[in-house]
Amino acid sequence: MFSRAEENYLKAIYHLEQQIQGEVSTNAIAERMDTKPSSVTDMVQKLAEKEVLSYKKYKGTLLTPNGRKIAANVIRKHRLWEVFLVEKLNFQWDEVHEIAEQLEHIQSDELVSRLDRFLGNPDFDPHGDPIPDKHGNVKRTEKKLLSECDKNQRGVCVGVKETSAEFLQYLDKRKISIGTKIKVLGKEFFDGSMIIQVGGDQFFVSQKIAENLYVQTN
Amino acid sequence: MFSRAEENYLKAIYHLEQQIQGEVSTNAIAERMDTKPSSVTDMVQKLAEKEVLSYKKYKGTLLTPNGRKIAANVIRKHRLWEVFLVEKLNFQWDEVHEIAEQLEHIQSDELVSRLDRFLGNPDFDPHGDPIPDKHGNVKRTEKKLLSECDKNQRGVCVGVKETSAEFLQYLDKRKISIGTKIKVLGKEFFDGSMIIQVGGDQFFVSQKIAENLYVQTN
DNA sequence: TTTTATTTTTAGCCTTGTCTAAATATAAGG
DNA sequence: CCTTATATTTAGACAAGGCTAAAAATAAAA
Ligand SMILES: [Mn+2]
Ligand SMILES: [Mn+2]
Ligand SMILES: [Mn+2]
Ligand SMILES: [Mn+2]
Repeated sequence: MFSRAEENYLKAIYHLEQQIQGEVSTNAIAERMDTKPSSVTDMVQKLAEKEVLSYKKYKGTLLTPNGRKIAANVIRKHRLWEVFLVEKLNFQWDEVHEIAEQLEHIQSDELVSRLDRFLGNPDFDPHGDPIPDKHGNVKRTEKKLLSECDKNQRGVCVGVKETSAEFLQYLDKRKISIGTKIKVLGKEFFDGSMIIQVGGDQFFVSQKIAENLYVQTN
Repeated sequence: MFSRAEENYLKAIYHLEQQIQGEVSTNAIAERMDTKPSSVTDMVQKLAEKEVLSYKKYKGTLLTPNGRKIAANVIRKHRLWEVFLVEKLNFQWDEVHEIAEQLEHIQSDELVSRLDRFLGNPDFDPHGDPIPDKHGNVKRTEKKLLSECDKNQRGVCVGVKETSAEFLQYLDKRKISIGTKIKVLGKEFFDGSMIIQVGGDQFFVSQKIAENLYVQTN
């Protein structure tokens, strides 16, 4: 078994591995976990003992297949609980992350399996992120940032990069959620801002917005 | 805020206070929590500092009103989650306790409030135990043990004293659950055994069974 | 009322997970 | 290639929560 702290480290390293493709540095983990690098060194050495990651001094770490599976399972639980909170308890999508951070550590495979079924075996969480299956496999979809779209391109919102309540509430205000159709009406190359069409409305979005919204175009 | 360990102590002391009416001894807490008395002394002194219980050396402890409220809230969460597991995820009533032991520590008043509503504001958990309200008040019902019933008396099963999986599964086998009507057909004073009627069936129950089943007669 | 048994507390130690301060490796600049 | 800057690790400490062994208080017996 892995403690709550260990699970959180594995999850953080899993996410960092995807972002930066390759060894994850001690400082990167410390920053993400909001702890000190010295604490990370300690924990990473312990996790290496447990064979869930490989570690060489000063060289960074990489999850082992087993470590990756454990991390994916924590993420699976996090996202399933988020679906539960939004779909069944009617939370807003910007309110669920903190609670899911707690629920993701509940240990019971049977519970996860039944929860999954109860929710209708969802593929994505309320933020558009894919839910790993019980073996830790993730169905990756080709998505890109709205900022990478060209003028006149159409897409469907499939996720967010930034997940702060402020950003999610901004999207709510503009009636943008997972599944919303978006068309790029114009793009300003100087500052990366865009004019987009959403339903009947058309409005301006800054580059900061466009860089944090994932769309699927095809 | 109270840690998971602190919450578990408060809950244990709350339950012991009800059983033994009065100060709870260090040894009693240790036995219930499956820890050593010395550990209990440490924790009880810390909780006295936090004003959730009163403690005088060698004299035992009593919860303060605030401590009682905190304990009742943990129990509220435990029992609400048990209802969720049985009613929504179709667990058997003998399978839910361990998982609820974990879920009872999830911290979010909003979550509890929404869960309560989602479940239809239940008054009792799957074992017939009352669910405290958000202020920590418990609706006590007059119930008695089946063993205290006389011949020809009728009652409705409203709860169990023992909650082991073995006992609950025994009841399942005999088609006895919360709400089941029971009639005492005969009672053997020598060994406390009974013949009871449940639905169409009538069968023998030992004193041990009769002493662990609560019924409401009126 | 002594003596013995039981309960409770204290003292000291351990593990987990964190921190700060200091030491050491690696990276970057000149 | 040498020197400074940055990243990383080590050493030592601490708080939470547990344990064992010993001491002290209380309860029970003689
Ligand atoms: Mn989340
Ligand atoms: Mn999410
Ligand atoms: Mn229970
Ligand atoms: Mn119960």
